[in-house]
Amino acid sequence: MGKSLKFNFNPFRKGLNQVLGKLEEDIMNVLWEKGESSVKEILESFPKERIVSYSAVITVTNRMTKKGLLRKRKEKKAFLYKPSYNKEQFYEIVSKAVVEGISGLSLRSAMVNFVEYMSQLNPDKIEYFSQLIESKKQSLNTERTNEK
Amino acid sequence: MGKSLKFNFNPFRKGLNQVLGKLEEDIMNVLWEKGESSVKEILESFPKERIVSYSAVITVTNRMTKKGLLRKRKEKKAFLYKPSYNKEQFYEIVSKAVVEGISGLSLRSAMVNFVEYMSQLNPDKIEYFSQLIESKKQSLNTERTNEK
DNA sequence: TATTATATTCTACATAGCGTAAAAGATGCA
DNA sequence: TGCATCTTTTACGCTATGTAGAATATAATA
Repeated sequence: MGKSLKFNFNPFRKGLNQVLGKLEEDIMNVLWEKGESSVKEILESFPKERIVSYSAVITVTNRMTKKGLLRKRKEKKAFLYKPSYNKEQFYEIVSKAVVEGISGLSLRSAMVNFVEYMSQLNPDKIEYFSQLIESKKQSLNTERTNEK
Repeated sequence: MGKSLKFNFNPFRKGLNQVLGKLEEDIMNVLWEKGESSVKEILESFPKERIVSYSAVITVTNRMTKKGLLRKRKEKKAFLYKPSYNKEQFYEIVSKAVVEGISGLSLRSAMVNFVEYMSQLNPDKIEYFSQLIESKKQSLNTERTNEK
């Protein structure tokens, strides 16, 4: 079994950096874009401003592998790394854990803040959400009706 | 201005421990229950099994004060500590930050997982939530109508 | 006031995650 | 065989958290 990916969530950072360190994030992004890559290739994909040593990248890719974020396999001389999850899957995993976590803390608060956030962001979002819920209600009712 | 309370969220822990360390959590709970207290009183409120030194508690209450979680004031010989926020306020602050954070990562995922979580937890929650949304839609429409 | 009890501050060590990199060791190809 | 390349090992920095001893301050009181 794959050890199910533990992480912390920092709501005050941006994007993937909410869940990953900065270097981890940069590496992840390269791997999602370029696909399976060697450390050398990862380094080459970094912008010239991004100065970091070969061994720093290796250390981090290995830590990420240990954490279950990456898989590595040997190809000739060097190891190739690839993400265990694609971007969508990863976001989904993070989202699920965080949403369940925060709902467990206070479902009421979570509800209120979701609605509040959406309505401030863009009133149209609410419509989408509203429909999501209605269809869920629908399917739940169907289930109930078909029971026994 | 109060420096606006930064924290990490660990979705794989329970309750307040998602946001606070274990000792921090224990201290917070004492202070919310007993109200403003000295370190001595905090220690006395711990169950006998909870063995921790006076100075450990002091160190942590001071760190919590620095972080903005507690206020301290001198009363005679000793300092008294009290929470900057009551339990409800604190949960609200955490909830808001986390909900906004995770929504920022992927609103769609967040919404889907939220609805999914609720419906598995208790289908009745959905009804309440649905109403929350409807009333929000309502008030948004009212605002729009009253504009200009 | 001098002593004693109590509280605080200072300092420090441990663990854990993340960033970073030098040094040493392994590997494969010319 | 020897060099170029890649990995492993080791280690230090920083931040957060738990923990506590030692030194210092403070207040009460004998």
